[in-house]
Formats: sequence, structure tokens, C-alpha cells
Amino acid sequence: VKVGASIQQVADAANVSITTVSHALNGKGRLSPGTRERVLKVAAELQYRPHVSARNLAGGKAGVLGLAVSQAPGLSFSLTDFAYFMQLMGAATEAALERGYALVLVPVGTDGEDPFDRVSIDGAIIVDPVSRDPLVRHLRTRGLPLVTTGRVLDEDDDGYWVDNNNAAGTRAVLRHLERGGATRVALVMGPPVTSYTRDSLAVYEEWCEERGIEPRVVIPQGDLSEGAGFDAADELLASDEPPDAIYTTLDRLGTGVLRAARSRGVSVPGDLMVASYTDSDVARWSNPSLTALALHPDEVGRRAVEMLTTLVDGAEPPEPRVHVASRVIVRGSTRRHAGARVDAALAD
Amino acid sequence: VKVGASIQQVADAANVSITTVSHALNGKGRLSPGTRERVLKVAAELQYRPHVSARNLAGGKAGVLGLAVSQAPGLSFSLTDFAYFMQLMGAATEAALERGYALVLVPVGTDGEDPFDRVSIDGAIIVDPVSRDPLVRHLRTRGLPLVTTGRVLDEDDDGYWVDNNNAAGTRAVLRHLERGGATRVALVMGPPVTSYTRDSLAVYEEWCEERGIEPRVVIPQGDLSEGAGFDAADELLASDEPPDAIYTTLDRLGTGVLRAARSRGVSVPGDLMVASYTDSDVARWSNPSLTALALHPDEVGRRAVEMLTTLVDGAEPPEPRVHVASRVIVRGSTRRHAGARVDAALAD
DNA sequence: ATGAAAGCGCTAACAT
DNA sequence: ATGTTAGCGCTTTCAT
Repeated sequence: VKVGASIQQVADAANVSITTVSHALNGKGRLSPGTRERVLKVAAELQYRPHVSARNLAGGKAGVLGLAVSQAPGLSFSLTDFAYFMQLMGAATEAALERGYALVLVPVGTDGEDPFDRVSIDGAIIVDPVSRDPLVRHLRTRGLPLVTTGRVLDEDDDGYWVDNNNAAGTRAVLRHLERGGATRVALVMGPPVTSYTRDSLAVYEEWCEERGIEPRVVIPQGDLSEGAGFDAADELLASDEPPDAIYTTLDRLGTGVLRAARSRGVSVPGDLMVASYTDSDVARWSNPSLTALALHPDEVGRRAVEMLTTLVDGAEPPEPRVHVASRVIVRGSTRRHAGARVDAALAD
Repeated sequence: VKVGASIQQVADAANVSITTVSHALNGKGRLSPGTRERVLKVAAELQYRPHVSARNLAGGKAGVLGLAVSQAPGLSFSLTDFAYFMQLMGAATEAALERGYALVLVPVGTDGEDPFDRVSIDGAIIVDPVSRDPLVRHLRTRGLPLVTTGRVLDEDDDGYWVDNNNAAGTRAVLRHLERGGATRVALVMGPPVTSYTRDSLAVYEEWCEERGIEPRVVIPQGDLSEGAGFDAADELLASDEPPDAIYTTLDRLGTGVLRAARSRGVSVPGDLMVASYTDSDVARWSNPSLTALALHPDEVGRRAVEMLTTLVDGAEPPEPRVHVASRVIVRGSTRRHAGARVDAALAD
């Protein structure tokens, strides 16, 4: 449904030709500053909105960008946080629309087929690519512009990406735990198939090494549910030298850890500090509330689209690799001093 | 990126005018069966794919459909199952693309603003509308074609919708539990703000009434995590007359129930049968595996798009209200006889 | 039964 | 610095 005025109406109202309007709007040709300004003003008054289809037809583009969520072979989605995805995709959709593109979700089946040859798109975004990702392969083979959110592992040239700065985030969390007095921090994480899990692991191991601590990592098999977090923590807490802090790469795992502590009578944060990756309502509403690393999925989505549309337009993005900062949200699960206030440490 | 041939090339190859091709393809004008057939064959050979933008430009449409996930005021998404959503939206996207539309996710913010006036769309789908849904209001006010997946509550005329036949599904589950020997079935459910939760509740109450059983319903406050299911079941199992079966409206609640049973030494399915709504990997991989009602989100998404595009084209959908069947997947949590095989009862 | 031609709204050569 | 014009691929009247 077309709402605003057409380019012709703007041209008439401004007493210029449609070419001039087009140029003024797109900053293309050379026109006098006065004219440009006047046209812009008239366009705004008339609520001019370019007709996307017309623009795409003339420009020879499909006007469609694809977004696919990677699936580890044989497993379910590598991305498991619904809220994270909705924010990422929502922001990406909006950014795309602003640039005259429609962002569509490309369904990825379990078969090995190329899901992208069913739709005609100008470029694609792949969320959380996994190790040796088949989607990435397909796109690269086809030569379609591609941006990933999360880095592509196992590649020399990792192409264009936007990623949460998880290394910095993990460091910030560990620092926070250390400041709280933790000396034996354990890590409970999903399978290290994506860049963010790899980063967590790498930073954690490095951190342990620096302090001469023996790393303790638990990777639950099967699904990453609250129960998996419970079991992992239960195992850790039953050991001879139980950890005094646990960091999980998923909020659900974190709440599972909280439950395990409670069931064993281990007080949080007194005896055990707990923190997790990805902030959410679950973390906010748990008891005690869970300290978490707040990511910015909307920023990630927006930047990815900016990068992709730049590529589609045949230009080179100013920054081919972008790190988005995250921050530690301190809550009850790590606040050891009654007086400690809710301070949020910037993680990058 | 345009791939296939243009309508002109098809016309040339078939020795007809582009008008004829257009008519043949869209079943519009009157042409001889022979010609139509020939054109269609040539088009297929040339892999002709209509250029969506051109079609939309000529047809005066935006070529974009919006899809929004409803959010209960003040709460998070009413829809909480990531896999369900991905399947629904994936299938919807595909169905839309086949009809020349791009389906975009309309981000719904927490503010009260109309999220639809930022994008220009031809129609919209709202997933799991909640009671007194603001999104539905906005769309209705604006007169945009609207289809909901899940029914709109609190309305006389509930418009166009596609819904899982949850009443039938719930009945099938209850029947299954009864056949297994359950006489005191409890229900653990999320807040009854959507049609599916309301249906579960209504059918359950009716079922209890028919048997002269006192209904036992627990609605956890806060988030619907595994822990919430645990707590709810723990409360039920601690009562004087504990239930011998529990039905939950969410698989995560169901696995929480399983854990509660285990922690109390209640054997499943021996002492307690457990079944849940929405099948998933979580249900499949739990221990014991969880009997669940398998829905068909892809079917729901597809039908919703069919209905919506019909409306956008100014026609009346043959069926303005569609129920999609679901079926009971019997697993360990309710299989009482060693010999019982994995039989799936059709729920509609 | 089939075709010619006029747009749909916009971009970009190519004038002026 | 600004305007003219020819498409982009398709739908749709209106002729034939």
C-alpha cells in the first residue's frame, strides 16, 4: 500500500524535474545547495517515501536480503535465545527497510540442500555460524555478499562479520568475580562450535593460566536446558574442591546452577558466585537474581545490515569486522557486600 | 539479483506477445488451451521467474507482509518456543515468497507505539495474540488485512485466524492419560492470555467436570522456566492427594515436572504420568523422554500466509478460520506397559 | 484468441 | 546546475 507522495509530486511542488529530486534525495549529481535544500524540505513536507519496488526495478536488484540462523549439523539451532534473536532480527529488519531492502528469514532445513537457491536475494546474513558451516559454504560458492554475526571459524580469511566482543566480556566477568574474592572459577558452557563459545573458553583458559589455576570446564551433553546447568553444577559442587564461582555461557544454565546450589545448601553469593552470558528476563527474575553479561543484539543486527547493504551496493565497508561491546550487569548472585551497589562495568 | 529469463524472452521463445505470456502465467485472459500450454512449457524450460519488484510496481503493492509476535503487556513474548517460531516463520516466509511477497518481522517495542507505521506493508500476521492485544487494535484501526495464528480473545468477531486445534489436542492427551489409568490429572500452565492456554484450561475443566473430578491447576508466576515446572510439581506432589498424572502447556514445564518427580523419588510413569504441549528436542531427550503433543507450526505459518495473500488480493478466503491438527507423541513418561509401542494417536 | 501500448515510480545516461 | 528521456519487467486496458 503506497502512502506518501510520488517523486513527480515532489518535483511539481518544488518546481523542478524529477531528476533533480532524485539527485537531491540520493546526493548524486551536482546541484545548487539552495535547490537541494528546498527539494528536501518539500519532500519532507509531503512525507515522501520512495517506492521500494520501483527503486529496485530500476536498480536491477531484488531488494531482498536473507537472514539464516545456523544449525549445527545434526543438532538444533546453535542460537537458543529467543529474545536475543528477536531483537537482532527486529533491528536488522528495521535497518534493512530504511535502506530499501526487505529482510527475510531463510528457513534452513535439516537436509543438506542449499536453502538460498529457493529465494532470490541480494545478500545474506548468517547468525552464529558454526564450525564448517554449510550455509557459509553455499553462499561463498555462489559469490553472494555475506556478513556473519559471530565469526566463521576454521577459515583463513574470515570475511565480513559483526560480533559481540565476547573475549572482552568474559574478561570483565572474570575480573568481577575475582574482585568479589573468587579464586576457583569453573566454566559451564555449550559445545564450542561458535565463535562466542570458543572465545569464552579461550579467555577462561588464558585467565586460569595467568593465575596458575587448574581450569575446570563442564560441557553438558544433549540440550542446554536449566536441568543441564543443574547437573553440571551438581557435579562440580560434589567434588573435593568445589569452585567458589561458576560462569555459564547461557542464562538458563546459570539458573540451573542456582538451583543446584540451593538444593545442596550452598549459599549464593556467599559460598558460590554465579554469573552468566546473555542477560534476560530469566536472569532478572531468578532467585537470587543472576549477574549477567548484557549483549546488544540490536546493535549487532543493525551493523550487520549496514555492512551488507554496503557490500550489495558494490562498495567496501569502512570496517569489515566489527566488535560490539557488552556490559556486566551486577546482580544478587555475585553481590557479596551488602553495600555493593548495582554498578555496571563496561566490558569493552 | 535477477536470475531466470524475462517475460519478453519467454514471449520470443514461444512466438507470442508478452501479454499472452502474462495471461498464460496468471490464468487471466482467454487463450487457447494449446497456446497456454505451450507458453507454460517454454516458461518452465527457461526457468522463468517473475521479477517481484516489477510485478509489485505494476500491481501497486508494496509486496511486503509483516509478521509480529505478540507481547503480553509488561511481560516478555507470549511465544516462548524458539523452534516453534522458526518453523512457523520459515514456512510462512517461503509461502509468501512463492506468492511474490516478502515476509518481514515487525519488531514490537515495549512502548505503546504502533510498530506498523514504520513499515509499509500490504497485510500482517500476528502470532499468538494476547488478550486485548494492542497490535491487533492498531491493525484493525488501520484497516490492514490481518490474520492471526491463535485466536483473538475478547472479541465478538474474531476475524481471520489459523490455530492449532488445541482443544482436540488436549482432549487426546487427557484420553491417553486416562487410558493409562490416570484418575487424578493436574494441569500446569502459563497465564491464560492466549487462545491455546485458554483452550487447554477449558477442555481440562470440562473433562474434570464430566468425571466429577476436582480440577487442579497451577499457574506459575514469573517466567515459564524448567524451574517453574519443578516448583509447581513439587507443590502438587507434596499435597495430601498427589496427582497421578500432570499435563503441562509447555515442554520446559514438563521436564521440570520430571525433575521434581525424580527428586522426590516418584517414579515416572509408574506413579506419575507426565505429558506436555509442544514437542521438541527437549522433550525427546529428557529422561524419561516426554510424551508430548506435536504441533505443526509450518502448516500454521503456511495457511496463515495463504489466507493473508488472498485477503490482500481483495478476495475472500475459502476458510476464514482454520484448525490445524496435532498429534500425541507417546514416549517414556506415559508408557506404562513394557509392551506398549510408540503409537501416535491423531489428535484431530 | 492474441497483440500493441500505456503506464507503475524511479534511476541514470545524456542533453542543455 | 537542471531537465529530457529511455528503460527496468510486468499488468492491464483496449484494439484487432
